[in-house]
Amino acid sequence: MNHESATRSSRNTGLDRADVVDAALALVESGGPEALTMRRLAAEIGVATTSIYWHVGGRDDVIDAVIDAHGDRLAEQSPAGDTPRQRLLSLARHVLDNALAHPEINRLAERHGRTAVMVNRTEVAMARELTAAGLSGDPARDALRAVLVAVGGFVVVALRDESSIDPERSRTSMWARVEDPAVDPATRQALTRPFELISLFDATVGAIIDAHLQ
Amino acid sequence: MNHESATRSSRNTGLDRADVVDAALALVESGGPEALTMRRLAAEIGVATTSIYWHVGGRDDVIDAVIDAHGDRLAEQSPAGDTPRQRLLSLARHVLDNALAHPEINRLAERHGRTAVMVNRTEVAMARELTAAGLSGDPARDALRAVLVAVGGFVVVALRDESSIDPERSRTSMWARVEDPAVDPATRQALTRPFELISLFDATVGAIIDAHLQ
DNA sequence: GCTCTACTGTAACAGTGTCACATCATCACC
DNA sequence: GGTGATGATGTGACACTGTTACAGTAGAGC
Repeated sequence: MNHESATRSSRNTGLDRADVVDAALALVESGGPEALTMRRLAAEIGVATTSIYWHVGGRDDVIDAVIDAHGDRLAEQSPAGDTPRQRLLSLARHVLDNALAHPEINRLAERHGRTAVMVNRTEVAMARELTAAGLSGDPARDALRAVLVAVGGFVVVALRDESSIDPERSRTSMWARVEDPAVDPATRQALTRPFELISLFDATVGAIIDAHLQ
Repeated sequence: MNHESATRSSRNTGLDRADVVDAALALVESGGPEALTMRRLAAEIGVATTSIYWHVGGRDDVIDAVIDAHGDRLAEQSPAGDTPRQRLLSLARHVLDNALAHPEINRLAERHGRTAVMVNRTEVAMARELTAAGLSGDPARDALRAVLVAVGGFVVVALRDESSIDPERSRTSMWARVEDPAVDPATRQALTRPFELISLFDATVGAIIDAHLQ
């Protein structure tokens, strides 16, 4: 739709695509996905709304660009550990840590079904580790997909905004009212308390990795 | 906010809370979450927009009611199988099948972070099976949470609308352009093909259950 | 000078959720 | 019967949203 590729834009009085993306990133990070409106974005940069349409496109294009940019930052983190298993788990943890550190941007990606795009590069890094572990072909693909799906599940849980949910129906408090004789009282009691996200993440993703690496 | 509880509403000329929920459910099911607007909903029932505000509240309240109602339908399905493991997996499959059968409502719940509310009753059914399997307390809670998180991840993937994503960046097609010597070619090739959702679901969730039941 | 292109701004369109307010219908009570 | 009270409904507006048709401007190339 736009140009900025061929002519190098010798004039270029103002407004680069990168400026728009940076401003959009800041807007989302501070005010959540809802804060990213075209008018507000334009006002933040100090430009007319239509200029954004010219330079990067509609709202969806802006969002895609924001997610791409954030995916780049995510890809910069390199895996830690000596064994492929450790390094795989480390990459998975990067994704979760990233979601906890930048919840609003992850929420934005979630809402637009773009989480897969965001972790594109991490996906490749994981494939490298699977190759190093001696896994290839369909089994490698299944292992990669299984790990990413589980990570996605944890990210969703990590981003869940309990404060926006009626306290009477929050995940933990609902268990305070359950009185089922077929459910162990100690279990019921445990379910009224929140669980340890990180340790359950490590255990679960670790188990999935192990199941595929034998 | 509204009443309808104390007086039994002897008059009750028209418009019940249930009518609103039914119409909203139909609207979402046929046109997706975006189709659920207050004006359209009111027009569908043949009533003024503000009447909905009187009977059930704002849009968020309508959505909560829709998700609650759908959660009831989900809870009607009873688990199949002889062992706790089979029955747990069966319950998990119900959630996935439900997402595939009613994608739009699940999308709605997803978008509002209400998936946990929707599976409330299924959660209790799972707790029963864990008790039957001899698990209790914190270990039972962790097992339940791990299973639900993984199921949530699969639901997200199942609901992902690939058609709305730039084909150049879809999950599979991006792998056609990856040329990393550290990634096995057979693996790269396998990743250009979609994976079998159901069988990977059974394998992954099964592995998580096994990890907790020893 | 001119024209052509790249860009910017104005103003509008068609929607959205929400609410203050006036109105209607039906009941309880005098 | 008349009179309020109360539940329910409809009117119309406000402040937003994404998007686009269109008019205008600045600078490069000729």
